[in-house]
Amino acid sequence: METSIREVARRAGVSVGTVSNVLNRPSRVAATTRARVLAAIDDLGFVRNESARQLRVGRSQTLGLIVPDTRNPFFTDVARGVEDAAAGVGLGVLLCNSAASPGRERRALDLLEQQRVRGLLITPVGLRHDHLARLQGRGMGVVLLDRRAPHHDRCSVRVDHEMGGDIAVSHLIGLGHKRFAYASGPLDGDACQGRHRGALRALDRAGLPPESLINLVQPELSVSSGRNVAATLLRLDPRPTALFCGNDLMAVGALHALLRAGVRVPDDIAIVGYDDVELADAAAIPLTTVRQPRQQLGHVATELVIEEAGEAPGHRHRHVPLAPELITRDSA
Amino acid sequence: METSIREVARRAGVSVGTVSNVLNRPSRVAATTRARVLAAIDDLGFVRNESARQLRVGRSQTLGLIVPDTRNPFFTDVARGVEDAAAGVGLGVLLCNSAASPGRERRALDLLEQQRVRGLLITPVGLRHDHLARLQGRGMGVVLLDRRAPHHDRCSVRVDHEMGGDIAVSHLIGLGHKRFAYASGPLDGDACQGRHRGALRALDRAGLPPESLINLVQPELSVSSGRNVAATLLRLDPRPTALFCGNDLMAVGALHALLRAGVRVPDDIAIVGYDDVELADAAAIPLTTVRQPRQQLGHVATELVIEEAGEAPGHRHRHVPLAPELITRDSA
DNA sequence: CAAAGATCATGAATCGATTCAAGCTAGGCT
DNA sequence: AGCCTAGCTTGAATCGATTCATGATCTTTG
Repeated sequence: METSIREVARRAGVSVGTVSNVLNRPSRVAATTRARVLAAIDDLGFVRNESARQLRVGRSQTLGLIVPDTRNPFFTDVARGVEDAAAGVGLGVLLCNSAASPGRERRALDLLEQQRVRGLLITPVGLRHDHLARLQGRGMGVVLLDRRAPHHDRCSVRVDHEMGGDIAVSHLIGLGHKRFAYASGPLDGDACQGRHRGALRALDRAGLPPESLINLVQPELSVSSGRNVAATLLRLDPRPTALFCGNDLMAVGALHALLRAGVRVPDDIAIVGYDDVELADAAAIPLTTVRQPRQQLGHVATELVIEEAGEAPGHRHRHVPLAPELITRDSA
Repeated sequence: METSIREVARRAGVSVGTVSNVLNRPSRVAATTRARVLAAIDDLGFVRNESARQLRVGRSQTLGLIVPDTRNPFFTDVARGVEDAAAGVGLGVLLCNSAASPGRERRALDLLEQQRVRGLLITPVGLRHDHLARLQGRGMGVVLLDRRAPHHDRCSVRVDHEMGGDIAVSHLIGLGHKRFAYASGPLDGDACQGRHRGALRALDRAGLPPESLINLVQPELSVSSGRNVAATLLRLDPRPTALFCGNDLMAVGALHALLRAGVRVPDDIAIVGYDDVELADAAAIPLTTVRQPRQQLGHVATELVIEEAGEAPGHRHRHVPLAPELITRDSA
């Protein structure tokens, strides 16, 4: 049927055990024998059957990664970090897209479980926590991405949203602004609220009252929401002189709408975005924004999951917060 | 060790064959037995070992997808199309990133081959064609993405670049323009040259001479290249009144630089981009652009690879070109 | 020179799910 | 009663790589 280790052995005139040793512990095989086996492998075009190997050794050489949106640059960068870190220790990555649907998430999880992946990196969208606990019970490492584990029963890695809000508003304060607006997205996740708390913290530290920041909550983090924010801003009196946005899409929407209305940026209104997407640098006025260490997030999470899945004795679950960074361009 | 089909069988008081039947051909098992087995599966938290299954049946339930850049929205959308189409027929997708490096591509390929994936979808970056032919010889389906197979020995799916250039320039001609510029990217792939040919075809059909289109070749398809194009354009006399760009990044760079120089868009200069990235709609003047059917590309490619990998008798290799679409916004 | 190591090679047993020829049972038919 | 069929169930054989106790050969050493 398929060219197996057995035929390689026959062709090289050795036993299957020797062929296996050439593949896995080459140093235990005499040089001449090894050469003969390698030649046979080449002649026959033999490729090791990973299923058989996995069946025997009991676990796979892969990690599973489930993200809620493969098209979101945030997660593609995280995935990149995971891939690099995994490749560094000889592991592959099975990338699944839950598309923010609990049904697809569930199916992806089943798939990964059937494949016996060593560890799971996931941004859960509709998952009962006892389900994840069950997986951990079977020795599969589990790390939460961009979420914080509710108790200390699991590792998690997340960017520190509060710090992000803090550095953005601190920057604006440093430029001399006194009246601020915050364009928030939906309040369901912790991201927008955390940034809000950080913004207030920065004001407090500078001795400014909380009322100096107007909170404009929008139903979504989109360009058109940004345009709406601009419209609202134009009607305010006194008008804020600094705008901090929940993400770059909103910031760019607001920026372009303000420019069209004749507002000068950053002179009349300064703007800070969030995420540092490609868009930010391409805006009419290149956008000052907060960059999240996305690739690093994937990297750190991968190290944690490998530590947890391995038999590393002293593993303690922990939450790792990562620090975002201000990217200063022209808009503030 | 691991809860296997054997323990499920013991617990339900049936044979392993029956458990396997419940899993794979439920209709062959009496309803009461089936219920008993399912209960046992549930009690024990049994999850089928995919490696063992694969080893036995000889082939996996997955397709392999190798793209040169996981962060490029083009490929994330293609991947989305592949995932959806594959999920529709019960297949999983192993997504690999070659990062445009032949070494990584090679390693990804080995991984997929070891996993015995049923088919391979790939945008090759440094692959000898006989290598792919070898895979096909083993019964693995192979389909080229966004590339054209040089001979008729393989299936391929690609967006028709020539048509894209044609519809973009035809649109500009329809608006009454007579003097054009084409901002091309590097000429290594076929994409930018194809679009150029399409542009010339449109001119020819409208009875305009080829000299009415100035070709500005740039070293990369980036925002800053777009700014350079704008600078060049401003020095030209007579100045073209219509600009067609190799992609949206360039178009946006040019657009914003022109606006800043006081040029009115689309009145003084009309602009058409290419790709319809998120950016296009977010530009200061929302960008008219050419959208490639990216998800559909993945979908069609998946159907082809499944057809080729299955024992469908009448499979003929073919090249499928897909038609791009003009998205009209404000810039032209 | 004999004994003790050191170095390699061997091949049967094993992992867990699937398959399929063979066996069993209940019910229908003559 | 005897025979047949349809419907279920059984369990040994199988897929291919790994493992490890065992054996074979060669080297070193007292």
